[in-house]
Amino acid sequence: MAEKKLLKRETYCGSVREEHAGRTVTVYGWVNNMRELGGLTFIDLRDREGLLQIVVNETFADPGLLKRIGKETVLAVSGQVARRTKPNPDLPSGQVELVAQRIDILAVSEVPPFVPENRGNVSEELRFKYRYIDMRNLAMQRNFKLRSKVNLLARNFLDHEGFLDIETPILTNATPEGARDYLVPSRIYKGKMFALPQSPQQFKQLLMVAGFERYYQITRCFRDEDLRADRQPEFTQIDIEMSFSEPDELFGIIERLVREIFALRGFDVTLPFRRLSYCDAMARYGSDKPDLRIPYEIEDFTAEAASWKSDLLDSALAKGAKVKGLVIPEAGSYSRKQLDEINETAKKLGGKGVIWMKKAEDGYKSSLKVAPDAIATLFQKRQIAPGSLVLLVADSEAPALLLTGKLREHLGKKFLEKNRLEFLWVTDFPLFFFNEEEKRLDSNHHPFTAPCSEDLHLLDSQPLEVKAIAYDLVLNGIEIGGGSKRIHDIALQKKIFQMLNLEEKDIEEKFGFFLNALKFGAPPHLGIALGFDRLIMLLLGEDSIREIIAFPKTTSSLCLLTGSPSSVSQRQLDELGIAIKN
RNA sequence: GGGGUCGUAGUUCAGUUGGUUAGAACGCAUGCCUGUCACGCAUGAGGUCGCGAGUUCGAGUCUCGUCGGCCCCGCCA
Repeated sequence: MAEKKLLKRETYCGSVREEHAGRTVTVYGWVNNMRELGGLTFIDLRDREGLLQIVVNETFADPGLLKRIGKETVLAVSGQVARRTKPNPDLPSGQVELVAQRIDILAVSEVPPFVPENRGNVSEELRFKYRYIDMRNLAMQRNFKLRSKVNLLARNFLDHEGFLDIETPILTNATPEGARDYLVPSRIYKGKMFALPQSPQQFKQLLMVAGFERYYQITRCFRDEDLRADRQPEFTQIDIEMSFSEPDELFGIIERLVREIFALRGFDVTLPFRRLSYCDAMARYGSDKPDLRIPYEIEDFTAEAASWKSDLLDSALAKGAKVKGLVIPEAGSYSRKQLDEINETAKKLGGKGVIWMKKAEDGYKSSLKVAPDAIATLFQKRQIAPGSLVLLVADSEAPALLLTGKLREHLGKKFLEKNRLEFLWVTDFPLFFFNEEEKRLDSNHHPFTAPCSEDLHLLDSQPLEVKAIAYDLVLNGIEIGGGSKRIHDIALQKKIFQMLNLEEKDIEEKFGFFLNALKFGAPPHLGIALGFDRLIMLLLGEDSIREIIAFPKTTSSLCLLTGSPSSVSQRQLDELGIAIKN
């Protein structure tokens, strides 16, 4: 059979408008729905741009053809565009319709397990298995179109700023620090492994040593850790590195980039973004990625608490506890049951519980045995609105702040407006934290992060007090980026490795090539990586990163479409010199 | 690794105290219908109650295990 050539498409279904009226066009698409009214049939034909109503009336030569058409059948339809006598205002193409003169069935479809239009009412499990049907949905098509646009915008923007797109290896070395690696066995060197990059960190730093000065890459990263609504084992980041610069300049570039990205959906992002040191973020929000849309902050009640004559609090205070609290607007009316639930939540979050205080109709009430007068005084002195709920947590400072911070986010959900954007730079992270499990220092960011120069003298005496030149970009409580100024001095880099308790042998084996590069004129440099998927998710107001990744994995790291990961043949294993245990 | 929650027709769900033949809506099939756009009307087909074991005279329902989806904690330099 001779190959039948397709006609050139002049217009998409979803793009047909009044100006096409009278013209003869050919469109291609999938049958979204069909309505048969006896001698008259309507077909909603769908392509990536939208729907177009096709009319099949008595002028159509082959009505028997309709019997072979069902949902998701792929058609080519030629005919004349006509103005509708009764337009459909719900459809962008609703002023017109296409009167079919010729219909070709290009592909048939079995009855689909669900129709794209109805994806919102179908389990995610089924949508993943038939992801290609799921993505026919016009909202999904919009998501991926926007994702593509953002990608292009970022490239153009960064190119314009003098950044070069340079690719780095996907097959690279396992890293001793950080997340679990995905390993790839080497066939030629049996027993040795490549690892997929958790980020191109060392390569981009080497590109700075190589003198490119400004690098970017929109690239895949891999981390073998458990998944969440905003976490996938492979994800994309906009990776950026630049030489001879300071954070202020980088912040400016990122802010303008983010502003342009959000303008694609009509957001007017005000610059510059707010900045908060890690210390302040923890003190005020109990989180290093606070959602600033929530209208209340953590307050310190330690001084007042000392005067309440509560045995419970007094014994805690004697041990050096702090009393941290929240004043939550409009929560004073919570029922006893709701307050008990908050207490349960606090316990689930790892706390001992919370104390609540409120003003009821018959006076001040509290879950703590304390004189009502004391509460009244507190409400007056702090000018707490009568409808508010006061929640208190007594514990050592750090855990008290963490718990209060979690409660702040948990109880603040009703204040979250989807179309409000609160960007925030969190800066001055501690360089190290103490790894309780392994009883050693660990990098907060990564071991290439530069300490603040004014804290250098504390490295030996009080390493936990040393601040790093490290920063995170936070949007509405979600970390969308992070970076740091890097160490470009070999002596300092060696010292940091040693402080992290890395064996001399490991340093040499894992980072020898990198330390070597620092010997040959490494310029001062800094960088950042933006989580591309999270950015798109927030841009689109989606709640899950899976909505904007074409073929995502489930929360247990499976691909329901392809069935990966899967077994491999004995021959493949033999070639790699690998034996599977059990 | 831990906690929560869900799994019944193609889909979304209901299913009483453990009790006869497991229901509804949508979808699907067939027929009728010339202005529908959630078309309408009529008729019909469609079930390994995720899987396995146990308790019981009897299990969709109770117990244990297991597989899978989602959310959270840990983890994510």
